[in-house]
Amino acid sequence: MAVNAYVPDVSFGGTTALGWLKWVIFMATIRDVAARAGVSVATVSHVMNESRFVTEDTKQRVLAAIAALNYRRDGIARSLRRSQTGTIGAIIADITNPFFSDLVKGIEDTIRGFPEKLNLILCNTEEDAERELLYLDVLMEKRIDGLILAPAGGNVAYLEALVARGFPLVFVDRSLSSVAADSVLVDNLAAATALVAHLIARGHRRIAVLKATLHASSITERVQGHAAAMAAAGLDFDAGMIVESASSIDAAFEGGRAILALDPLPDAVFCTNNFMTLGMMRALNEQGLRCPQDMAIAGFDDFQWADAFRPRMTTVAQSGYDQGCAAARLLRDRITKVQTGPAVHLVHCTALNIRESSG
Amino acid sequence: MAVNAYVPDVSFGGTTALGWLKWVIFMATIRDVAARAGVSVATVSHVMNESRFVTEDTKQRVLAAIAALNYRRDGIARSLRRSQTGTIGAIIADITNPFFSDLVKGIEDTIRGFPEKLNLILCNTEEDAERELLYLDVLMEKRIDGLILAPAGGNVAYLEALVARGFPLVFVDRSLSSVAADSVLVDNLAAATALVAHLIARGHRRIAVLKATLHASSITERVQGHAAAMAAAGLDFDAGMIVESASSIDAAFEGGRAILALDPLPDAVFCTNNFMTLGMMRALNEQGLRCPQDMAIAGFDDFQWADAFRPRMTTVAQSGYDQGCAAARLLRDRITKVQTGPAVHLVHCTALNIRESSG
DNA sequence: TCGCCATTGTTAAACGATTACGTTGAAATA
DNA sequence: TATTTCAACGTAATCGTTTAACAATGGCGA
Repeated sequence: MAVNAYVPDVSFGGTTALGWLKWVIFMATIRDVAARAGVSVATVSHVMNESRFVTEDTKQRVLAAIAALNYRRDGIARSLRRSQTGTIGAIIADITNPFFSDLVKGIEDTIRGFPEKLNLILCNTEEDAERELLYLDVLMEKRIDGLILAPAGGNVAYLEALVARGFPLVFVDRSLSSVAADSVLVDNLAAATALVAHLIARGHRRIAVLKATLHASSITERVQGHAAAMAAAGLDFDAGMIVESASSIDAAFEGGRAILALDPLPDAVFCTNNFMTLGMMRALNEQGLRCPQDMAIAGFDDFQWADAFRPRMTTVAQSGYDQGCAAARLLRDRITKVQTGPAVHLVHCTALNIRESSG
Repeated sequence: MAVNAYVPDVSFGGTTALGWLKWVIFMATIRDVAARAGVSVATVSHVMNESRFVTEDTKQRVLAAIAALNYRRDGIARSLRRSQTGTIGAIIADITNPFFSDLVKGIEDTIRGFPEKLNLILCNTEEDAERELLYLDVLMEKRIDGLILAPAGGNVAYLEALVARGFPLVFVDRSLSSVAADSVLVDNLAAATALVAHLIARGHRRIAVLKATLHASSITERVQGHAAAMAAAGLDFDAGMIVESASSIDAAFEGGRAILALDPLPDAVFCTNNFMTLGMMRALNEQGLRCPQDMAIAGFDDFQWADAFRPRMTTVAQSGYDQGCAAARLLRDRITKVQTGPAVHLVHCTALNIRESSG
């Protein structure tokens, strides 16, 4: 089980890397096909696109030539001519987060079913607005037909200009209020409020929040849900009980430690996403504290493997997959101009899964 | 930076949806920039690509024009001309599987660092060779510069032709022996052998296998590892103790049930990937059996959240992230022709995590 | 003054498809 | 017979870049 010692022999030979493919790979063009079939390029194109009647005989000759030459049409040239690429982008926070990988799966499964034969370019921002801007720029250069975006926040003007110009854009997981794009979201405020209310109903009073430091509307709404539930129950809490961390398990682990260092100790923690929940649990384990006996935990986002967990976690579940499907459909409708009206906002439902961890 | 108010003087009148973008979104071309800057298109191009010296003064005029027109060069036209798209494909089994989402993250993080500014088109085959072929075709049409592939098996001739023509291809997770492409893998046989040997050392004798029905070399090697360890210990097992299921948690749950219906009951189960492990655990829970007291479990692939599991799982851990990074580097070296020699095979190391579930 | 060179800039030919418009020959019609 | 019509297909412009080849300009030495 050797660790790989890969050392490329960097002898560049002065040649540029550009365009070398065509020297190595012989690619037949539409002209080659036309020549072989004894027809014009137009006819070949029409056969491939079924865009004009062609006699059965000629069609067969063309198809034979295509097969013989192993011809694949050049999608780049095609895109240039048609100003349409058949490619959409998805800019999300982190593919490693099960919510987003479910979402992406949903997008993929859905676009596969479309006759348009769309493809998906994937980008992870890791919640970095600058990186988002970088990706936006390169995706625009690549002339994508549309974009599904979980905005990191911060590129509002850019996005406003985009939708003002009619570019197909769909928000997922969060949205930017000033950008009039379609969105598919859940009611984070209501769901979080219900979850925290449940903790309160179980007798917990000092309820801390482990919050991912995102400028995302989804997270802020969840924190607001906590406040709303506390207020509704007439409970006070100080700002010190809201602990922030970056959106990763490791960072959340540190955040969890900070919560466990609070004095007096909270008796419950609301985690604003699944990374937070996992980090919190890790901190609990580290200190040898038991959940829910020593501290109750409830979090946003369920786990696919929830039943393999001990303790079983009380969570708000949302289907990333379904949201991905919906987003893909919305986007398709914008791209094909089936839908041209004002922005459509889809609110998917959530489920409150009450299990052991909330006590 | 005024957003250009481009009002097309064209009544829409029943036009096709194709190419509609250009009517809605005004996109400045390099010609517009050249006109505004009072230079030729060549100069603009040279400024953007820094491909020839241009006086500071002209350069500034060009840059000003670019900014004023909010010009973004058309990557499609650029790709056509340079026969190079700056896009690579990743065809994997299932982005929902943490191993693959880690892998994709690794790829992404790595290509972001390259000066070539590559992008990633993501495709899930769900282990379906037909779907793989479909994706291969469309990616080739899109003229991707290279491909990272976890082959579903079955498209051997296609792939052979590809690498024979010099197309940059890197296998991950599994490989096809007859296709001479680079690969980054782990030593599945050795790792699985060690894992099953560990189970044997813990006193288990009847060790079943919950196997994902894949034509993937990785899985068959893992099953061979089981056989090797059993043989080395002088233990017999019949084929009935190898239960197959599709590679999803739900399917593995059914497979787990089948294992629990075996008579006599095995005293341990080796699960060939993380979906299998989760399905097996679910089946165990359903029957009210405890792990490891009633049945020991050990599986391939660790979990990022392993410490939040109860029982803590004994696993073979491999880093999908690192493998993704390595694959991206290999592919880049092939694309840029830094590496032109025979296929490079990287074997990444694995770790045997002995925890509670193996008894 | 002339040639020569180094600098900058321009012109126009690719790249490979799509598609508006033109052509051809035969059948139908006047 | 002359004209129209139609089916079937071909011609060539076009999409927006890159880049080889060429042109203009000015400086400079002989």
